[in-house]
Amino acid sequence: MKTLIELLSAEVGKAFETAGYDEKYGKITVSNRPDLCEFQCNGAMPAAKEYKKAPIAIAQDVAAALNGCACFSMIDAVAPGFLNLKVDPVYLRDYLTKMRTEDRFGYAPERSGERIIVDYGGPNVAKPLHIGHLRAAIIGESVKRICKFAGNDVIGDIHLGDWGLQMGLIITELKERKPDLPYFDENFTGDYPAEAPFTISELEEIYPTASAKSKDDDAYKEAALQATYQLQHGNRGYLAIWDHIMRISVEDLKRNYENLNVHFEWWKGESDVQPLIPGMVEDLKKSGLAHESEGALVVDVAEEGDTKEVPPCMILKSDGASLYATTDLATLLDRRQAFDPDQVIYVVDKRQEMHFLQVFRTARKAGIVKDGIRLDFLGFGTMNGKDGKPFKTRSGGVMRLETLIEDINEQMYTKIMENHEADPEEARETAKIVALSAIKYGDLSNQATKDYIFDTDKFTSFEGNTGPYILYTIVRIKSILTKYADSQDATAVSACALAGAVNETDKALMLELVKFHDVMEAAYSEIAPHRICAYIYDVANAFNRFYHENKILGETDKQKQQGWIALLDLTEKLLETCIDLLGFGAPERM
RNA sequence: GUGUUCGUAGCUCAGCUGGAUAGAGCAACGGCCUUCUAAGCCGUGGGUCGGGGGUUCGAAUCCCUUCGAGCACACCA
Repeated sequence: MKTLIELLSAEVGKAFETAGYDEKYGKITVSNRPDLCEFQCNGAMPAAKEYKKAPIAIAQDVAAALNGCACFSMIDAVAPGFLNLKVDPVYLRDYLTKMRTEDRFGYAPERSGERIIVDYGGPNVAKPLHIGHLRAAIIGESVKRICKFAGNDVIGDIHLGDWGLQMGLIITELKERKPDLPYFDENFTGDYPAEAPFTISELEEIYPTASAKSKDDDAYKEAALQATYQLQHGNRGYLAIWDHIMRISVEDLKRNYENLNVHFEWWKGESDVQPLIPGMVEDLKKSGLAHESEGALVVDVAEEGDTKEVPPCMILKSDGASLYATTDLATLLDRRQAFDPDQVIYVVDKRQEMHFLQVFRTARKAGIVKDGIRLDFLGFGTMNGKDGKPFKTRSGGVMRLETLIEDINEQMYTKIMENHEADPEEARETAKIVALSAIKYGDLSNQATKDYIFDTDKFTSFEGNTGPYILYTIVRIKSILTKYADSQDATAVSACALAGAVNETDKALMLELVKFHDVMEAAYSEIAPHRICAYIYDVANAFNRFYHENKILGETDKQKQQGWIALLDLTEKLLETCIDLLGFGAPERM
């Protein structure tokens, strides 16, 4: 369905035409002076230039032409040329009624039905997730859901780092510790054990140990490089170890992402695209795009009009090995073959912008991606501590994601138990749900591209513009709706019909709800989840104000009461839809 | 050095495709619970939107310049 702004703009546009002006000046916007009006049209002022006429005169002409229009209850032309408008309550009620019955509240984006891949994981296997992985997971999951909601076929790909030096390091360390394992016996031809020779916690300890050793032991480092080479060239025993690492690590990753309510459709990794590299490199050479430079194979991607120097994209190192860009290009090739996407969105640390610029240009030049594909880089900023510097543990180390989540769950649990006498088991469950909303809303309410301060005290504070505040509002509405249904029957809520606004507060809430389509469109086209956060905060505020001014269950005028119940029903559904798009849910009670 | 992002209330952030008096939250202060969850609501104080110039009827928003901060600049990922 059309947005309210579109419908009203069309009416005002017609009035401009009737009055003898171009209808393009009829665009209206939400008023920035709510004390004066609900919507405004500024078109008379630019029109004044074209028609060489006083803007106020034009506004008055249009106001006269609008007279009698059913959709406005107030039409006011004021100096210097604003057209101040209030929407008719019945018209507004009918619009909301339609929203309430239509799928997705009638949201119908122009761009829809496309195939989109969101690349938002990037963890390395065998290394625990740390807080550096948090933003990609949170933002990426939300972006994916927003794209799906807009009617697209969307794939979330974790894009594992599973083929690098860390594998060689682990193999080397394992060989030192347990040299008798069959994986290291070159003459072994039987089946390797099905059980891995390590647990996830051992694995998490092995990698940092090996990494540290390789830094001050050249022989060790050489062994790791050699092991990596052997693995990549089909050493049977090493591949068997690799399989173990992958299975154990992926299982652990799934559990961790599950805790964040983050799910990937694809669990592909760098290893999956290795077979595509030789052919791709060959094609790049044949087409003449790739050329040798200082011993390496590169593709020039500098373009006319670049304000900065864009270095060539390196495909092969001087020793012939592939690198980051090579794998990313092969991944694009793989994605084209497997899914033929119309758009790929990378949710990655913003410091990698140059890398992706090079990859995107190379991919387009070489025809690795199809013509017209959208390649979007959504670079996110750093998560800083309260001191404004990158977030660290007290001891200065990198904090594990699991630890962070546990800490916040615990804080939330303590607060719930302090605030209410609650059943400890239920409080645990509620704490998890509320904690997740605190973390995610805290992140998503900031613009993704900016750095932000990760302040646990603030996010768990329960007050102000936070996830818990949104959840609290939803819980309040649910509580009223449940009580109403209990007093009537199960279908009582959906049987209620919306009524026209009866006072300032319910009208204000209605006017918020009606913005839904514009907000979704902005969040989708700008790839900006924070738009949704800002919106639901406004909706929650409007609801809470309404809630305090009106006693819904105590209302004796049945028609009025049913109108309000219907309004709450719509508000609640809309808020739940929005938080689902942000990647969290609401409890029944809190 | 080149480029890039940013600079808005004491703190954390919105607003930036130009519109009327720049908004929230936290912190401070003052009200509101025998009545649908006070994790709430209402109110008070707090700003030359880093500085300067320009475009415009109109600039936090666009352009130039300057100061300050972060980040990136091919053989790591």
